[in-house]
Amino acid sequence: MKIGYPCINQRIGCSSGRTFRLRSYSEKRHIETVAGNLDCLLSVLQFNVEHGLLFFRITSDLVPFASHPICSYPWHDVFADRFREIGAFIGEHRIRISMHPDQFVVLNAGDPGVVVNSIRELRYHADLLDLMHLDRSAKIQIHTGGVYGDKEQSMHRFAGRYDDLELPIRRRLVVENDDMRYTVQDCLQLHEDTGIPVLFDAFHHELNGSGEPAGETAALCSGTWRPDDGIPMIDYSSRQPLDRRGRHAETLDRGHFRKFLAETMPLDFDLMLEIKDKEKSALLAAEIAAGDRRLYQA
DNA sequence: CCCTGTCAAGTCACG
DNA sequence: CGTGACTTGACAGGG
Repeated sequence: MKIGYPCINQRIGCSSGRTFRLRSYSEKRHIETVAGNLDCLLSVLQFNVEHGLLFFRITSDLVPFASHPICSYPWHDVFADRFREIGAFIGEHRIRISMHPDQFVVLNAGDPGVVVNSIRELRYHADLLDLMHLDRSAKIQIHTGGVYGDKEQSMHRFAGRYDDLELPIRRRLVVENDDMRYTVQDCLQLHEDTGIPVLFDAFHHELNGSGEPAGETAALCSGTWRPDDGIPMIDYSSRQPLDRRGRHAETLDRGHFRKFLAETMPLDFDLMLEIKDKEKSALLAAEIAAGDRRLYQA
């Protein structure tokens, strides 16, 4: 099990997702921003290796506006060497990588323009991982999308669009249950229809499931990953006490986390901690998991 | 320096 | 119909 956190390291004082307003766009500004983001990404990955955190989600803002028409210079070529160096570091230290495009990627949208933009955005994510020469275990996780008043038809539309995707995208894409609309059961159905691996989000499942036990549900999702997809990924969080429904915890809830570990114990997976204080909780979780798993193996 | 309106993009719930 | 939430606030202009 590798443990990780998404996008931002709060300790080392740089951001790999710096951006700027579209109206401030210039090629010079863009190149400077991306160069800074890549430097920071490597620093964060170095920190992670030094601290035993070998799973990381790369921010979608690494290359701002990458799928926007305004970004028309060949950034792939400009930064090819840098991407390769970072990818080599990732490979050398066996770091697991994920990316999570934001809510604007809606593969099953009714509006063809939204679908075109979504595929452009997915192509950017796939290009980035390809430029780093990562194998297909580096994943891009998305949600199913909208329901539009007819879930069955909307799932069917997702399946058709997935089947039609170009291979560099399709080989990396995994689908994750969300907290409002598409449950794990829905995602498992999509796997049946298309073969897409299912990324289990334990927190979303608590909010948007029928009480199926986490361990069994995680095992079902694990069965959807092929060997060259890498070992399954799972997203974990708990609810921020007293806060609104879907709010992620500010810091790791030890009791909740140990219960989750116990429930899923026989399974191997890479665990993404979607907790607000980032590497702080990831470090704590790694410590707890190491202890509990040692206990389990004894 | 601090404050805050606004930011490329979609969907849906809520009031 | 307008606003806020989402996985993640933070840029940029004005005071």
